[in-house]
Amino acid sequence: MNEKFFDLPQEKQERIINAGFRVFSRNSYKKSPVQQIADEAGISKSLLFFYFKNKKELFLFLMKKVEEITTQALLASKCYEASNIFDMMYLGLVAKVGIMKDYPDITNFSVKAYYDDDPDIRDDVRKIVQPYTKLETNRSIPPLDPKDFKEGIDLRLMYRDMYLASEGYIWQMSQTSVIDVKKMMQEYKEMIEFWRELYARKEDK
Amino acid sequence: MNEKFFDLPQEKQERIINAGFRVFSRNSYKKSPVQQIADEAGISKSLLFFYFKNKKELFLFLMKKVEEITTQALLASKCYEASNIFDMMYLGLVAKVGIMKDYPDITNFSVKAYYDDDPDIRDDVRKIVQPYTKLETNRSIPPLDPKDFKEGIDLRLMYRDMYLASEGYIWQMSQTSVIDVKKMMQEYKEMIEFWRELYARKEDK
DNA sequence: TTCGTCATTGACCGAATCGGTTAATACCAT
DNA sequence: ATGGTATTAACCGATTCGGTCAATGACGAA
Repeated sequence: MNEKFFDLPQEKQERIINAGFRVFSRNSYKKSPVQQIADEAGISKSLLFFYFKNKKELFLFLMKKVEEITTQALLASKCYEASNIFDMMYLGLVAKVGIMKDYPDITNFSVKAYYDDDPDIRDDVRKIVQPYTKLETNRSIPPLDPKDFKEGIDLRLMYRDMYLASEGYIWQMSQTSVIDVKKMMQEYKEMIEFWRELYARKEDK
Repeated sequence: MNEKFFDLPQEKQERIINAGFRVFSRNSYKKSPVQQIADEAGISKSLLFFYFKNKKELFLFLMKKVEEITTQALLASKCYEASNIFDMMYLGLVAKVGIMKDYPDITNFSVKAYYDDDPDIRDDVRKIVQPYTKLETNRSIPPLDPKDFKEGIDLRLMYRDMYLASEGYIWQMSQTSVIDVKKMMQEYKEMIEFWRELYARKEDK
């Protein structure tokens, strides 16, 4: 790709990236017209082909961009440093919501890209995504210390409950065109505190 | 449309319907080729145009089919007759999973169709979907009697928790190509019993 | 076998759309 | 004006699209 792309003002870069996410998330790779991406980005198709030598290069660039954006946001959220599962989940989802505010179609794009089996891109997508899926720590249960929680609680099911509800949250958000971030955040915060009250062992010093 | 479609053997009808769900769920209306639907259904494009006079008629037929399938399955599941919220949610999701076993792409199809804003179909889709969204009872909280649940539980948040987790379940299922119905059902059953133990007031006669 | 009926298809059409190229233009500092 | 850079309109050959229609196949009645 043409390195001059990175010299563009940040706002223009993001406009192009978001247009790519949007168009590729609504159609398969093959059926996504470069023309439409250019239109939604407010530039000409020719210019897009000036920065990216062809459709495939643009697509794979967007794939790598997803990884970059998410890992960076999760790191910045400090969710991995949280002292308990509730704070960890909250910080994690706040980070994801923040991402979706800036890149509304990033979730649908990555899901779509992952399951696209077009021979033109399939292998390259696997190659990019592989290291990312290996550290998929969310689905499997993280190490939890029983003494942090009320007695008689099945920690496996507790975590599954919270994980699935969080997934449901993100899914709902990804389906609505206009995202009310403030409200979503507030509602999830409520949810977390509800769980904390429900599951966590009360501290008595 | 040609009424002879309904004279076809059930299996062939479903093959065509599923092919339609599948193709339309992977691309926008305009970018979904009728040819591909015919291929996946194992018939010729000409025959498809014999039963449905054009692409739009086929699409709108599928839209109505979604409504028919879901309302019928939910009614048959007797989830509305359940005596408590836990059984109700369980029966409701069992019904939805059953649908997805027969029509794996129905969820993605209906979501996609709902948000497609192609002027060719937009207005007709709204017209079909409108009465269906009005009785959207799941998102809003159903009437719950506090004396059925443990004290101190915020019933609003309790329901939101269960609703979101169920959504997360369905979303996960709709994303995986091969659906292990048995396992999914079993896991959700576990989840329900976990909630019942957690939320429901113990009966002492 | 022959005929007639009806389901089904291959071949075809004009129009539209695709990814990609290129020569020309707009813009701007000197 | 000049030169260089960012950006585009116009264009290309190839492909794909929705839709049509004459031809084919299957099959039972005669």
